[in-house]
Amino acid sequence: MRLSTKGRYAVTAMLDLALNGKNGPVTLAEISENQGISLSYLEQLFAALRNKDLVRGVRGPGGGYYLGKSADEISIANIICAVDEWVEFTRCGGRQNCSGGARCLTHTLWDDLSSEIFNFLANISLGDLVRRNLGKKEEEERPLSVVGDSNSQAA
Amino acid sequence: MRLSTKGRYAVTAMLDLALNGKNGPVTLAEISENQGISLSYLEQLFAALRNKDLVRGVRGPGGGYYLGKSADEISIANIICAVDEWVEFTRCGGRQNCSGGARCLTHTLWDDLSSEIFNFLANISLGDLVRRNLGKKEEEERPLSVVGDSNSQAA
DNA sequence: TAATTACCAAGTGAATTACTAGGTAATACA
DNA sequence: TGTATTACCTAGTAATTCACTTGGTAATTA
Repeated sequence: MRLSTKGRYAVTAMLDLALNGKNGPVTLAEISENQGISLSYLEQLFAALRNKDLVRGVRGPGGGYYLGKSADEISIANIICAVDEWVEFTRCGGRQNCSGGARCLTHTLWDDLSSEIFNFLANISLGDLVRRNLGKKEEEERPLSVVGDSNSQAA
Repeated sequence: MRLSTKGRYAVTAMLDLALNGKNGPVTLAEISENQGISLSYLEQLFAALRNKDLVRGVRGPGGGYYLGKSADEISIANIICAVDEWVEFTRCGGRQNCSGGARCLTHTLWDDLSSEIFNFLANISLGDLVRRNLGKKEEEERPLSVVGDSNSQAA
């Protein structure tokens, strides 16, 4: 699975939409302001999100974007797939002449990893993130319990 | 964690080295031939691997590359970190002015994912892959049991 | 001394990223 | 009806990365 900053931008923008879209549509100009992403780049991202029905645009004054479905029905994987396409790590579908060699071994490895990442992201919805944020606001400034092991440089 | 084709090339090359390096050093020319990677690109990758002591070069006729340590001591994460650098998904180390907003929420998400991927790859060694290959060779042409759920397009 | 190998530096076309510029189309409101 | 506001669309661009090519130098073997 492709994991680029582009996908991160899209997730961030969608989360902004989920958090601020309770009382009407959110304009790209607002998201641009909030998240520091250029308006035109957002337009491109949202064109892709619209194609997958993850958002719904409303034109004219007072317009903007709504989520295309409920936040609980939108997984992070959905969002990333929409903007990044789903690039297969391996290109031989097992059929090629690389069986048994180092090449196909890494193919299997990458397939497994790809599933791992996908499952992780498919099991987290926008709704989950929103609730995580509410929890954070409730406990005021106290930090969330985060993953303990820092994965800094394996030197 | 950065997951590019570059890292995949490196893993593939290292695996080739582990599989064929039993009876002496393996030349980059051989790996280039086996894996279809250009010689000079391999040289660049191996310069990075050498810096992390993952491989050891021997010059002159009959020279080539050895693994820098035993295959069991080299994790896939080690290899990828060597050639891809470890790019943090988040840039604010938690300290920035994005706490509570959509931006920091996705930061936490990406940190978690990063750990997930790292742990997956850190728990697989080159030795594991080699043994997986031997197992494959033993059962001749019968395919390995692979991950069941295909993660093809979430449409 | 010559061949072979690692090792090193610079440059390149293609792709991607994040962005700018410059539009058109639909809608709300005066 | 006209104007502002928003989404929507197309093209182009500087910076970066990828995978590679070119053209070397350094160490070792025979």
